[in-house]
Amino acid sequence: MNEQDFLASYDPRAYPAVAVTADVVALTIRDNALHLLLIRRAEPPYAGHWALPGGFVRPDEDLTTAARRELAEETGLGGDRLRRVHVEQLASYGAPERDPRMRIVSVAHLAFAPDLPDATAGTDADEADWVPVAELPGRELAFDHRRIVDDGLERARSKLEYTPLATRFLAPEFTIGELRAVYETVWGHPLHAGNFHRKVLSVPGFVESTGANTERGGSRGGPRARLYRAGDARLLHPALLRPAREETVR
Amino acid sequence: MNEQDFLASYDPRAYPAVAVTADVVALTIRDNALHLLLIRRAEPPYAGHWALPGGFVRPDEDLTTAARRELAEETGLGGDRLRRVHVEQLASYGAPERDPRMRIVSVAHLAFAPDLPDATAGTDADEADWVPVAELPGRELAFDHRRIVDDGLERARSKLEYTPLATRFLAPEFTIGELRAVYETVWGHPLHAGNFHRKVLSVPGFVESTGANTERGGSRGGPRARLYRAGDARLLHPALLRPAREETVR
DNA sequence: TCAATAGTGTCTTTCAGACAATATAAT
DNA sequence: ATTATATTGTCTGAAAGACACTATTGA
Repeated sequence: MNEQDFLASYDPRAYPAVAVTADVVALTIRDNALHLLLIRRAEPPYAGHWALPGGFVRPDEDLTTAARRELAEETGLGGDRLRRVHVEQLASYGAPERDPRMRIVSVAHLAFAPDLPDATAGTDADEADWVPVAELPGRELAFDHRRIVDDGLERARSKLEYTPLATRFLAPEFTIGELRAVYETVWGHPLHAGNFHRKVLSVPGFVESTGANTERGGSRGGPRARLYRAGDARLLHPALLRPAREETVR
Repeated sequence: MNEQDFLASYDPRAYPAVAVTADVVALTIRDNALHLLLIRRAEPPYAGHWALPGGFVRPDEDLTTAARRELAEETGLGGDRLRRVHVEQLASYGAPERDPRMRIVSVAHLAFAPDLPDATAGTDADEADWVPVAELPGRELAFDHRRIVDDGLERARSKLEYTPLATRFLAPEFTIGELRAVYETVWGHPLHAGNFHRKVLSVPGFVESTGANTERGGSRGGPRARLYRAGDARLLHPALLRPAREETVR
């Protein structure tokens, strides 16, 4: 250990400054398609590129608090609407060269939101928009945000398997069909309606009946569906596993 | 947004400095008990308290690289032995008051190690030791390290379910009985030997036979067991689920 | 010989998935 | 009437868990 390292082990200021940002992979479902909140950067580096919403963590803020604040700024959301958004930590990204300006460690978060109003650009962005995830392959994202988004999407797909968080994409009351649409959209697979229905009702605490029904049947006919709200389970047991994906296993 | 925040959104140096550390929840199995690597702090704050090994991330280091370095310093390990240790990111902890000196964001990592030699204290510790996890409730840990350890243990238990990482607690060649002992130790439950045996062999890519047998049977008798090494699966499918834990679900 | 462990066989229950059937409501 | 959707029923196969059994070896 050289002298600089020795000093630094006692005083981090002996090292060049590190900045910590909270970035958010915010997902919602619009028009039966998974959408991701992106901003268009106004300033270099990567000016004009699309990027994840985020910003520096403030001195008095917890990491998740910072993520929620950044999300609020870009969605123009507050109060009850924001409270219904699920935010959890995803992972931290800190490769030395990930930002050309200086050492920046990004604590990425993952958010599940019910269908929200259009986004509104914050201070450091020209534009903020919900972008269909299906259109992402064509867009170049700033920094290592592509990787972060990929990790977030995989985490989201996995979370639907063993937690009841799919309900966070929906209004407080929903039908089993709407819940199934969430799974189909996030997983990108059609699911068997009958089997899904029975499965959801058989998992303890996943959903609870409100006793009410929808006012109308589907737009193209069908009976009025029963309404449910999220139950008290935090984990699904047994889980709803994705259709086999032998390929991804090795 | 006030002026300070506005400036800070462009220049993080307008905020008080943040330091980033890499801490490690390193687990190993000794004498059929799960052990955690802890150091005894030499300097305030929390001088004399037990804490997780860790330290400041250096300018040229990736986060996981820093965690591996810290682990190497406290275990005196290098080369091949270190390479067989599994290290993954756990989560980041950044509550504003978690360190009384200054704002410190800790990127915690989780490590699975085969039985290693005794630990050797690094520069900022009086002592480093593998401590039985069962003895933790009696010890007060520094900072929010208790919470980090709890999160790490839960992650470890969960990882054994759907990944083949249990093999990382063992030598390159092992018996099914030794593998079962890992599961029993980490999960804290006895498992049925026969069912476990059949299950492990039925999961594609979990283990592969070496063709060889152990030299001797068990110390108290029994046949010589077949030897296996880790297979090429990165995920177990189907998973080995923990015995039902209805309690933890709500 | 006795006790412990490895490995296999069998049975029951649970659960996932395929498929069918019935009922209801919008057009 | 036709069509789409909700909901329930039935069957099959995979897999988990309980239990029993045999074979092998150290003490």
